Amino acid sequence: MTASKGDASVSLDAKYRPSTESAKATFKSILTVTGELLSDVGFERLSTNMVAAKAGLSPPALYRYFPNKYALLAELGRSLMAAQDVEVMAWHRALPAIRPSVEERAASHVKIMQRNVEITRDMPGGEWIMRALRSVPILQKVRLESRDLVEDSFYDSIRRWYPKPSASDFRLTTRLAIELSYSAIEMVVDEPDLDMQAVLGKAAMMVELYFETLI
Amino acid sequence: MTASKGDASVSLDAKYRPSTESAKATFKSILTVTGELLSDVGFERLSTNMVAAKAGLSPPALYRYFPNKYALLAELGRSLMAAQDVEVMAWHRALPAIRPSVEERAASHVKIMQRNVEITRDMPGGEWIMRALRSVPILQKVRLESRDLVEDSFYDSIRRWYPKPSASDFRLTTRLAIELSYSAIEMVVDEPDLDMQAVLGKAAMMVELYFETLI
DNA sequence: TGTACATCAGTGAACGCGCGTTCACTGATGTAC
DNA sequence: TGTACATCAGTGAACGCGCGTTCACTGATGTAC
Repeated sequence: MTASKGDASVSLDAKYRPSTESAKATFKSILTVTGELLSDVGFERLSTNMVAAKAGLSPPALYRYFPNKYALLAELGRSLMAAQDVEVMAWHRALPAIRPSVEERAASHVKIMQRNVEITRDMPGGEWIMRALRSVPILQKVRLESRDLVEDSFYDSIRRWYPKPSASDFRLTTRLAIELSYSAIEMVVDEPDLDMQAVLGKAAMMVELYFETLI
Repeated sequence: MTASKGDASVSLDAKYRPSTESAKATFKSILTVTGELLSDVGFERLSTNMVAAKAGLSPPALYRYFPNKYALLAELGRSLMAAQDVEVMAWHRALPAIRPSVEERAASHVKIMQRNVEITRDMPGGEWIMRALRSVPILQKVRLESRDLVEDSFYDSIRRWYPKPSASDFRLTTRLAIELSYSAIEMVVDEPDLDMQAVLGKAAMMVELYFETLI
């Protein structure tokens, strides 16, 4: 992955947190509108002026809350990642001490993937936010941070089921399992006509059948 | 997937094929430079003026060969997809009539994935071309066309090994298998520090173990 | 083999546009006494 | 409870810039006779 020039100079944090109720509504509507515009035009054609106009604001009003265009995308990205991470890590914590059967694990795996599909679908522009996290250089670290967090959590919570593989090998396995799970999730989000249960069920079985070989 | 506005009005074809040798070199160098710039700045900041300057040309020289910026990306995208498809489909044709063992299939699967990694790495900006194919609305159809082609070919060449599942179910399986394979390929291309053999080996095993359940 | 002409490759200079962003400001709301 | 003042939310108008793209052109190369 090659870093793009000048990344360091761009702040991605929201600049000013609104204090009054009406300002909070403005803040939220800027983000909602951004998500909607992502769905309409993709992030390449998204512009701050466009967002402000659709939110019924003048451009400087937007700059009151966000220092630049990327801060908007980063805020959406962080909130999508956070929403997913919360659910996924709660799922990890709830895993039993003793390893369930392949079928049981796959069923549980499907459930959490399905939940992630819902979360992504419910967020305006969710699929575009996912793409931006991969394709906009300065946003990549937002995604990587979330991924590292989830990987650590997953590793820690299922290592007890598979003590045999070496730490580094098992780490790679959990990493790949997560990457492929998200890939299946993105596939379902991108193509709503697909049979979600079938796709996620197959993906979960692939992963869990592999884990079965580690016993 | 939501289509972006105004897509139809943009032609993606290279406009003028060079005739003389020196013009062919110019044409090629425009594409090479575009790939290099993709690696440096990502496609969001890529501009036609930038490409022309880096190729040592004036902007109108670029427009002699490509009608617009997206035609550049599309040309690169098509050539990456074509290079991959050729290899993958040759692999399909070479598959034996009788189903090999899981291990044999996985080993063969790893080989073709590895070949795709090489192809992508050898093309300047390869990883960014892959991202652009997913993230730039008007390029998505380039990727989808290639994917459909590969799916049909894969389905046709391994259906004989797994006659039991229904056509629609088996189609979904081959589709997911391909999607996850590319996902593993992208993972390796994105992160060159990973142990490629290990990642691809695990991904192949996941897929092939699932196929094993279809017998 | 030399010349006349057609085609091709590429340039210099500029265009209008929308971008991200800022300045100086106004009116509304909240707070202290 | 009323007033004075501070803070907050948002505006109107504009900026410089680089973008994608085009126009009218020049010089180099290829071809016919």
